[in-house]
Amino acid sequence: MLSAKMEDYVKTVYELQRGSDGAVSTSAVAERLGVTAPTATSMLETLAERGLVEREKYKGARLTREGETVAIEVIRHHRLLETYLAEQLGYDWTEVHDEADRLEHHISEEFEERVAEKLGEPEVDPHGDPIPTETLDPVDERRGEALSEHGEGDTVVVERVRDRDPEELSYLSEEGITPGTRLVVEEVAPIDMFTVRLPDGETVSLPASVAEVIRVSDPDAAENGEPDGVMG
Amino acid sequence: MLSAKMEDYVKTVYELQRGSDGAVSTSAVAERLGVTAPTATSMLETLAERGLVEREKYKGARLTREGETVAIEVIRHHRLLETYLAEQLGYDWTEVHDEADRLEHHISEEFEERVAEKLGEPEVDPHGDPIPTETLDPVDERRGEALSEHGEGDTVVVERVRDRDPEELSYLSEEGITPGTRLVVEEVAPIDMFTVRLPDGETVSLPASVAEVIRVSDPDAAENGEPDGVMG
DNA sequence: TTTTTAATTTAGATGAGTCTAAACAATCGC
DNA sequence: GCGATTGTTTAGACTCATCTAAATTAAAAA
Repeated sequence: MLSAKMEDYVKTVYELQRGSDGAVSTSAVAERLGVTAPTATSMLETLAERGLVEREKYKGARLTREGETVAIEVIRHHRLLETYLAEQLGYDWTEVHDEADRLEHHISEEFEERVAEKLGEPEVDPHGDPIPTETLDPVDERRGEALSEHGEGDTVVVERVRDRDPEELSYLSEEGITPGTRLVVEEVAPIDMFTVRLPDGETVSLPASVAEVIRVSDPDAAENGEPDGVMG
Repeated sequence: MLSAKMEDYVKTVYELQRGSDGAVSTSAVAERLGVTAPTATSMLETLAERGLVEREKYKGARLTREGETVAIEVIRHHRLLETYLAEQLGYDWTEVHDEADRLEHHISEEFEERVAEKLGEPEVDPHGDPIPTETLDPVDERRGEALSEHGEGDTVVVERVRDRDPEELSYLSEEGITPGTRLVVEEVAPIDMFTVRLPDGETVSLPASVAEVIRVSDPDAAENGEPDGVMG
């Protein structure tokens, strides 16, 4: 059995790998988990012994197949729980993260299955993030481009809002920026400040760091984009 | 913050106190939690330092007021979770225990409240055990007498079936003994073997140790027994 | 290329929760 | 009432996840 701590490290490596491809640095893991670098080093060593990551000294770590499987399972738990908390228990989607972060390590497979069934096998969580099954298709995980990649005049639809900081999420939610919202990029200031217009005409300004967190898609693109022509 | 382990010890002391009044022995705690006696000694010492139990060397431990508050909170979590798993997620009442035992230490107050609300502030869990609010009335906690206290010819109604061993629970459930079942005590053999007759005419034999676990009441007694005449 | 800086790892310590073996206290049987 | 049995505590060690301080390596600057 894997400890909750280990699951957290594996999940973190997974998320950082997705962010910027390649190997993940010790300090990135440490920072993300709020521990010191030596702690991360030693945990990553343990993970390597268990065959969950591959490491080269001073270079960084990347998940093995097995590690990826674990990460995906944890992320599935997390996103199912978020969905459940929001849909069944009336949580606001901006406040589900912490609860899910704790519970994800303690629910059984039985629980996972029953929740998934009760929710009708959902494919995305309240943030718009895909809920993996056995294999989380990396393409799917990367779905949407960062809002920060867009320029003035672009019209986009919010696909996902990453759930890092609850305050950030709350703010965006209050301003009306949630999955499904249509945005027009009004202005991209040279200080990396984005101004977008909402359907109701209101405008919101965001620093690039926040615009990074908002993943959007072309409003004309097929919602459930089968990559290439398997007709349905 | 109290660790999950500590919560487990406090809960265990509470449950053992309820069983047989007075101080709780180190070995009883150890056995219940599947640890060795020295481990229990040292944990109970820690609990005493934190003011959750009172101890006299070689005598045993009893909860302080504060310890009792903690125990009741944990038990509330446990029983709410059991109820939730059974009612909302379709678990059988014989299999809710383990899941609740893990999750009880990791849910927030927010979660507790939302679950309670969703369930309509239930007063008993699927085993028939009362779900405490802030204060678990000890009288209520002791509601029902042990089936083993009854003699031949007595007719009783099952109030609660304690959730110690899932196998035991499964067995009783299959035989038709669940909260609400009416039983007639057919025979009390001198080997401490109880035979009861169910409403459908079937009879079931049980050792006294199991009959202990089944709490029953007089079928004529008021269901929601207001102790003394507050008319409704 | 050499030096400086930044990141990473090693070394050693700590606290929590557990264990085994041994010492000690309480109780039970005669 | 005293020895034998049982239960409890002490002593000492171990693992896990963490820390700080120091050493080492890699990368960036000069």
